[in-house]
Amino acid sequence: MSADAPAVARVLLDTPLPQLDHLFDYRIPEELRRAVVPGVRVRVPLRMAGRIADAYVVETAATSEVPGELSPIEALVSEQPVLTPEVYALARAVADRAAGSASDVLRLAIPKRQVRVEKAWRDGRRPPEPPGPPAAPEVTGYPDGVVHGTADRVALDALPGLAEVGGQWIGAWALTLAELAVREVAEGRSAVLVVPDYRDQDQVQLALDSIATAAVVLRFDARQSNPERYSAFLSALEARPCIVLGNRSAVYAPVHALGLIAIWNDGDPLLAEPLAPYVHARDAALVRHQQTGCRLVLSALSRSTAVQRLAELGWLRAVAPRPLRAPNVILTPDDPGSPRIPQAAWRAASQALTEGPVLLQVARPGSAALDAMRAGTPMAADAGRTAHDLARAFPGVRVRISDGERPLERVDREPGLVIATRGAEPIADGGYRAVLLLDGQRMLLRESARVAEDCLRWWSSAASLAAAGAPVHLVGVTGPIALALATWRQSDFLSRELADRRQLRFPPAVRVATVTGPLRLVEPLLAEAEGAGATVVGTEHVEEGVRTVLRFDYAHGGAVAGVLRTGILRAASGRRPRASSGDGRDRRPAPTLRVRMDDPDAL
DNA sequence: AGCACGCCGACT
DNA sequence: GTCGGCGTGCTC
Repeated sequence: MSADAPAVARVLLDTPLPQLDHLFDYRIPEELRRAVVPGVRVRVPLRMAGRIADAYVVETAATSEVPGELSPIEALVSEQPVLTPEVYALARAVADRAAGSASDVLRLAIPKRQVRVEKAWRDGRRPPEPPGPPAAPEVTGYPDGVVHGTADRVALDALPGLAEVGGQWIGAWALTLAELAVREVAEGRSAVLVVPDYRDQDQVQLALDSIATAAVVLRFDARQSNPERYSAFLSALEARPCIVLGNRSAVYAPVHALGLIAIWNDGDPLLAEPLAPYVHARDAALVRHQQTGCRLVLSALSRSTAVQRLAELGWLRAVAPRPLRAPNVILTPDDPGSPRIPQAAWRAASQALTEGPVLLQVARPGSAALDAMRAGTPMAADAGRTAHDLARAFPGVRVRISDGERPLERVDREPGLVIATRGAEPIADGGYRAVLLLDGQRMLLRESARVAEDCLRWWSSAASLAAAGAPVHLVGVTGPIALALATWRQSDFLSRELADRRQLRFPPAVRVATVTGPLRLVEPLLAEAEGAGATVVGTEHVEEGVRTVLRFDYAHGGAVAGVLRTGILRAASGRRPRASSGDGRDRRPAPTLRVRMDDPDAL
């Protein structure tokens, strides 16, 4: 008998139903009392619903406050705890902030169980641990101790340019992230590095390969197989410091003794979670920082306006490289009525082509043009046209194309033209001898509230791939945004941009939420949201009924989220739409009320 | 979700 | 009288 073992388990059901998004008490049967500990997965009966549900044990207790007799836990899924108290608290707070369910957050945080992986792990078949702890490297490129000083929260202006590690060239920013992470492990704490995509991950990985040989490095990667992901997840749970390198969901990694979360390029849309409750990795990191006191580093060549806001508030401490070796940006006007590439840029490109590779950044093209170009029959459009023009102007020069569908990761030092769509620029060994940013005006025409911020980020990234001193021509763009790039003072522009948004009361100066559903459900909620401090910006008719945009100050975020959550609950358990379809078949009623906090497409 | 409970219309 | 429609509420 286990007289002292707790008899009650408080569990979080693994279901997206908002009505069930709270802890439920279950009796732990005698035979499970040793194995049911916080964090394990169990199966529990939901009697009213007449079914068995998956659940996570959040805590155990001797007694329950719930009136009546408790149902017993039906089965233990596994003895392996997978939900740490820290990650549960994070999921709860993140869900509350987003008016969503904790279990939706946990679906991002905890990978699917893999029985074979778990068995192998339990039987001791694990990857070997490095000897560790590593020595703490200096953080190169910044004043001594400034990045890794006492600062809790840093807006880190990234080092422009490239670095060579182990014979491979990577963005210098990636080495900085690796150095910060290894320093953390050297001090006995874990680091979580969050980057937008696998190309960024590969760069940080190369840096870690060269300096973190004595640290445990784990990848949390969308491209991993389920067993690989689960294996890395189990490894993160071990009681020793590690470095987790991954995509947006890595921000929830259950590492031991979290010391640092660093996010690279938080303006990249890939860090915005497309699944409910749609929480941006930056926001999740902010919550986790507040809960754990871990250090927070938000690094970019060109800040997001969200980070600019936090820096201006003094909530983030701005740190810049010193000495700054900014790219040599040359503002190059269009030649009126002449070809797409002005003379000055032509000359720079042709001269640079005697020395090495030259990068041409273009707007997102019709992929037909690129396919045709690859097949050797350039079309008169976009990248294809550029390639065609250049092929005529530079006979015999090799032309390579990199776009979102078929990106090149890197190119060698051999002379040649590299035409890349923004975001798909390969890294050139030693850096490009010249960079031409060609479609600036066109990129700025894109329909988006964040277009200027995005363009500055794209241009800064491409400019940063140039060799030291190599010319970077920004073609056909003028005004403050061009000046910001040329002086490499992006935050000057972002500060103006943020001021404009304050004036307009657009995000990130304020927060927004969208509420979508039948008018009868949305309308009463709006009055309550206004009572909580929100303002109705506008309402439009959509298929499901209406879609209303609300805005509110950060200080009212909690109250507004609470009100909207109440509305979701009311809608979920109250009157349901009778799905009367003509074919007589009973159809599932559609979700009745949808709330999305901080919807990037709200305005 | 999925199921029970409960309060009004047509019926062996 | 009661069978069963579906609107409403609950799930430890």
